[in-house]
Amino acid sequence: VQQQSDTGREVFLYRVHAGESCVLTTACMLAFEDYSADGVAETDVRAVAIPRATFDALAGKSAAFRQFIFTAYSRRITDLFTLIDDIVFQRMDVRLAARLLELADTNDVVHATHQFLSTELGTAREVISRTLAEFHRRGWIEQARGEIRLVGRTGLERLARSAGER
Amino acid sequence: VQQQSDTGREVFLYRVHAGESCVLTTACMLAFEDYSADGVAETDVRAVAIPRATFDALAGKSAAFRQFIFTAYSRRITDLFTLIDDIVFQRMDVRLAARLLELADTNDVVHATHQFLSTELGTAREVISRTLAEFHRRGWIEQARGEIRLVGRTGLERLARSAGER
DNA sequence: TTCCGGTTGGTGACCATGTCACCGTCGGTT
DNA sequence: AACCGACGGTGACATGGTCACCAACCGGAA
Repeated sequence: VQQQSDTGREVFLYRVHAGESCVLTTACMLAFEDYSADGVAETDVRAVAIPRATFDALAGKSAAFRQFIFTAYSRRITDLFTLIDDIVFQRMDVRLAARLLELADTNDVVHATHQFLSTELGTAREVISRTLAEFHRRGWIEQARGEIRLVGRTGLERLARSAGER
Repeated sequence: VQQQSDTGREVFLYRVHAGESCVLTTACMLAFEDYSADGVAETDVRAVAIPRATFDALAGKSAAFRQFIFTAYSRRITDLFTLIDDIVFQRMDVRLAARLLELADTNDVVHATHQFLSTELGTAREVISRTLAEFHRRGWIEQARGEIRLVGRTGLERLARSAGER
């Protein structure tokens, strides 16, 4: 789920994984509000929609259902706080390094375009290009079209862990 | 409720008004997680804390209580989305103009220090000082220690409404 | 009263990031 | 072969955050 600005820039908000509930939808339903954001399916998706009345009834009857909903909300809220914290206080290079480490497959390769990464971190493509160029100069990564090979994990890890200092 | 960085900068997250529930506390309780933020009381406060078990029981029994909790969560979540949207996409001058209009009392006077405003908008005091100086040059405000008099509401309103353009 | 320390606000220099306007390259399609 | 859209690179510039100061103001304490 992401949010789009009028200038075409995008911020990634959160991912809904298998077995999870999309909080934004739920939130709108419960508060009778409208809010517009974009949803992008990254895989094939099977989803279930339940009517408001069923939701209410279930919430009354089943403690497990309540637990499920409350936990979903809570986690999303703390995630959002962390996201805000990151956006406001963290340097881009640190955030990018962290994200690369997360996205790397077992061969230390990240399959992603600069455009994708910029949305993921809520920044502009150009910034990603520059930062990656810098990482390359430092010998931490190799780049090819649509993929990034991590060849110096230790450098990236040091940067990612350095949250706040320097 | 606000979040503090290691460098001392702060972002305002949300306000808890009379009759409302503090979502962060609730969230942590429900998800058995920890998250640290700062709470600042702006007035005298009387608050109620209820144990987890009572909360669970109430949520099962009372539809009204469920409604209350769900609504609180939902509103907070959409607010947070709006906040992220603002932080990422909106120019500071626009956000400041909007906030000044909100904070003004019936005599078009805002009682707030630059420091307070910077926290409120998640920016640095210097930025507020500069932006206010600019507003002053445009003849929109008069400044005194700890207070700002809006003398040109129309200019501020035009800027605040111009969200995104220019 | 005078002095002092804390708070508030102002400013210039510099760095990080976002924006704009390009361009070149690569791959797939027609 | 020609073309087009996606991808990536780059320089110039505007905005915003950081740092290092300084001056003015205010409320006590000496």
